[in-house]
Amino acid sequence: MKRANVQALRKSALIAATIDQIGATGSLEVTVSQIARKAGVSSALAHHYFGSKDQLFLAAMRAILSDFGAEVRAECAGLETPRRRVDAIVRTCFSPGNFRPEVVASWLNFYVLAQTSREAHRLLRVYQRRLHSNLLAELRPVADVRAPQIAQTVGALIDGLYIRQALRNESLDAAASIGLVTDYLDGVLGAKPQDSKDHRP
Amino acid sequence: MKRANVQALRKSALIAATIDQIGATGSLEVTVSQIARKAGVSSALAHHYFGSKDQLFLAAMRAILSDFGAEVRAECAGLETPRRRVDAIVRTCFSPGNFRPEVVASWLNFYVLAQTSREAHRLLRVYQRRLHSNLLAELRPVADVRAPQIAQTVGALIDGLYIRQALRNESLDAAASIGLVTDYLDGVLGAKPQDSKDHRP
DNA sequence: AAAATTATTGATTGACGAGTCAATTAAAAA
DNA sequence: TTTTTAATTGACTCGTCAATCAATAATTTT
Repeated sequence: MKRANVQALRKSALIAATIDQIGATGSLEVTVSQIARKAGVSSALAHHYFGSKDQLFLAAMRAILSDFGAEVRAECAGLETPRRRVDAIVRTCFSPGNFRPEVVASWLNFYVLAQTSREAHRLLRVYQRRLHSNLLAELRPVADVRAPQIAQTVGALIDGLYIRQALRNESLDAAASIGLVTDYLDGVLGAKPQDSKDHRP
Repeated sequence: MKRANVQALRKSALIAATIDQIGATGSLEVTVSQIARKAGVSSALAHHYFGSKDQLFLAAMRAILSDFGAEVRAECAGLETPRRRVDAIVRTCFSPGNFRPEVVASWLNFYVLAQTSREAHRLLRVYQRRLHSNLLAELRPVADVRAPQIAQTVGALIDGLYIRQALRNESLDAAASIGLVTDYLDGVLGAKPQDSKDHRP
């Protein structure tokens, strides 16, 4: 295998292991050794490639954020109406990939990390702003001046549903969460009957 | 000073210091020594009274939770209509006491703690259930079968606005947060003109 | 093949922090 | 006053863990 690939392979294995381990323990108090073991390498190698534990955390954040961004773009591609694209964004937030317990737990912990780390803070703001501007762009045509407020409400609602998932609130799974947001949107925008069967009964 | 009072005094000083310190560092990675110093006592004394760092964290959680509960009760007392009581609950969530940066940061960190600690998890569920049932009780008369879903949306929205506060999102202060929730309620319940001037322009 | 580069790790260091304990001081009860 | 009980702490123990480094193995380049 080519050398460049080995490096990339190790890095992504370490990033995946980081997310898994944060998810497994529900905390940032994971040791580099635990992560490295899970990735099948030594802790020294993790330091070699990432420099520090914090850098590893940030890399994991960037990975989650960029996966999320890519998924949103993919889901929205080809959709005809703004409303459908809004729904696609919402669905993506709760998609199987993004709503996995490890990912939600990591997300929550990244919020905590953002209190200490400038870079984590910056990354989270980038995510928030991107989500907001995506929503805004789609809402503008259908909600006009109300669009900014609706976008903010949807954004906060999504974050709130996420945090509740972190508490493993069984009554609020992905489908129910999507349903809540969609119903809110139906309410403020006016229902959209032909699509509203999206959420399973 | 009587002895019983000394103990209570130290305990509450330590609890306040815990919340301050979590707020100041934005993390649970605070040392018992830091907390004790801030409370003006030795770390040994903190261990003497609380047994362990975790117990101290849990005591701080209970304090925040019980303060919050008391404030809700006080705010709702004497209010005539369900809708006004709902608004009072929402207002209390974002009141100066509960929306202080240290308190929000502690709250966020308690969510993280709940991933590890059974008791923290339990406490947070108690809070969630109480908030939900309070909202539900007031919404039932005005929203009937839609009440449960509305209550869940409001609950999630509040948590989402909290987490955004933890990121120090300047555009969403307490007034704006209350405004978002109130506008949502106006939308689903039908506006309530005589009160809707609550949020400043 | 030799040299250069990269991958990889075991062992070590150095710092830090939770929890313990024996000892001291202060207050209350007798 | 003496005795008992609570308050309080400094010093210490024992782990743990991030980060480093020198050494070795594997690959690539020359």
